[in-house]
Amino acid sequence: MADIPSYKQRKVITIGVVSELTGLSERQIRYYEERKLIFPERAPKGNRKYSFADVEQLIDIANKREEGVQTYEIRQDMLRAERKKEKRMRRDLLRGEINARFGIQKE
Amino acid sequence: MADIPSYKQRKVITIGVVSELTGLSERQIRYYEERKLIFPERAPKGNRKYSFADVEQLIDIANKREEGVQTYEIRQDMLRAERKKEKRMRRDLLRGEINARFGIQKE
DNA sequence: CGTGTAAGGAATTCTGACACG
DNA sequence: CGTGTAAGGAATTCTGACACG
Repeated sequence: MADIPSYKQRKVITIGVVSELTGLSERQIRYYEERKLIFPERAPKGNRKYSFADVEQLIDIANKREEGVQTYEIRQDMLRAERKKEKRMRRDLLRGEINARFGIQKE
Repeated sequence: MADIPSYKQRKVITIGVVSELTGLSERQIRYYEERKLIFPERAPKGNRKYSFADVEQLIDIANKREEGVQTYEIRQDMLRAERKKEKRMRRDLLRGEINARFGIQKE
């Protein structure tokens, strides 16, 4: 009923709740931000706000950390994945434009 | 990828954020709880926690209040809607059981 | 009835730093 | 490197109450 809610992306969760949800300490969560693994928004007075997507991301990070992966490695993997994703999106966008101009063809 | 996230129902938002999201004062939000229009969970130390569904509910309440509808009326409407919904669910549940026993029939 | 506000206390969050390793 | 902790301050939240209407 609302306009594309996308609750998953909405940054509304405080660090205390994120800590409960992930089992990570607030210290850890702030540190991962320092290492650019996570990007909360800030409320007007400076409080960090996280989304459910961030919570999932933190859980992934926690799992990798348990396996001994360093934050630097995790960041590199993230950047690689992101580049891959952008490449895919550019490709899909291009395909969409071609279809728009020349019509949809089967196969 | 997670197990039926249902982010919409998860009670993780503090009253301050709900206030920003809805435009209602914290006083109003607490009052609507007192009038049994909204049911936040409580964190271990007593802080209220709301879901996105609660936020939507509050926006509906705010709209009705602007139209001059009293909280008592809003509550009655809610109870009526809930009874209707339960009736529907019982009916659907029953239908499901019948189908499970006698198979799905077309039309 | 519905909402604002001041009151006092308790819990939250923030930053920068020291510690250990 | 990754995380814990004590420190001090600022912002948040809570409850019960008085106010107005």
